[in-house]
Amino acid sequence: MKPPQEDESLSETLWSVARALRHQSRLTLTPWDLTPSQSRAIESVLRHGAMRLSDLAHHLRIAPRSATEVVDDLSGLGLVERRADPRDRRVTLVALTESGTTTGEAIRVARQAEADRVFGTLSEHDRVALARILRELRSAIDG
Amino acid sequence: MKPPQEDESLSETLWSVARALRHQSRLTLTPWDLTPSQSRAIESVLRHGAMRLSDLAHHLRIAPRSATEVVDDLSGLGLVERRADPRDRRVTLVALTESGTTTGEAIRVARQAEADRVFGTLSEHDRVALARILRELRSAIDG
DNA sequence: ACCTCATAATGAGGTAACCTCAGCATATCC
DNA sequence: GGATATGCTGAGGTTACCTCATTATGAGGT
Repeated sequence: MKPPQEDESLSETLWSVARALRHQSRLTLTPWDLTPSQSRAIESVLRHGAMRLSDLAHHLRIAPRSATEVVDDLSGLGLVERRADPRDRRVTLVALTESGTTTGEAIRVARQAEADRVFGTLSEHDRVALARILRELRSAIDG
Repeated sequence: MKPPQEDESLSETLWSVARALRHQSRLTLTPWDLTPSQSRAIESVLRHGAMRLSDLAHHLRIAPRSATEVVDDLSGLGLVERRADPRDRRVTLVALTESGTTTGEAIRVARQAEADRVFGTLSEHDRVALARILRELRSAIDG
């Protein structure tokens, strides 16, 4: 018979780690003065290349209309630009400018350093175990 | 030499679990039609008893002025009531009404069932390992 | 060619959940 | 008793989203 507090505290621990991680992520981004959505947008475009605004919305898990705003802001900062899609004139492609590419790469480096600092403290064994357990949890939630 | 994707994907997995958990938590709360802050407020007061508005704000990690709004809403729903503190007349104590207590206890039961369903799928060994690894992560982040 | 229906982005307007700052009532300290 | 601190709240603002309607374009049928 397990004490009922056990699961509850596990869930709370997970939340507190998520919170701490978010806080950390915000700190990592301070040099660029970008919102989380903005930086995620840049990272997405850096990783996947120029994409439709609606695809970007999908990546960011926000409505297309909201992606318009993110792109407006980034465009105002000179980090991305809108381009015409030669195949479909309804589409606006979102592409990184030169400055956006530089910024995106710097962010990627900083994020990697952050991840190393955090997850690098775990043993290889624990990293593998954590990944496996988290995947189990996720399928328990979704299932 | 580890592939650089490893840490990144671990962090992404953690985020996706947190997101799924939040979604699940929202589903659990649907019967009561309360926002996350509102339910957390009820749970806090249920657990700790009547408390000052400012203490509630502290528990919810929001500004006192914002706690005023949460309490306004819950009070409008008849779930909490403001009481005078006999020791300090500046203070308003936030207490659960009878209806609020019933609701709070029902929420607690539902949350527990949710936690059982999610974390109960893990082996005892994995639960212990997860708790330990998460605590290590947290101290790596905070440190 | 034209009509219809679907799709892409966006203008207009709205909302939830926060925030800061000023003000009032009350408490505490000298 | 006067200065200073504390607790709550009114007023007003911000952020990051949302929905709905509109405009431009594309794809398919007749």
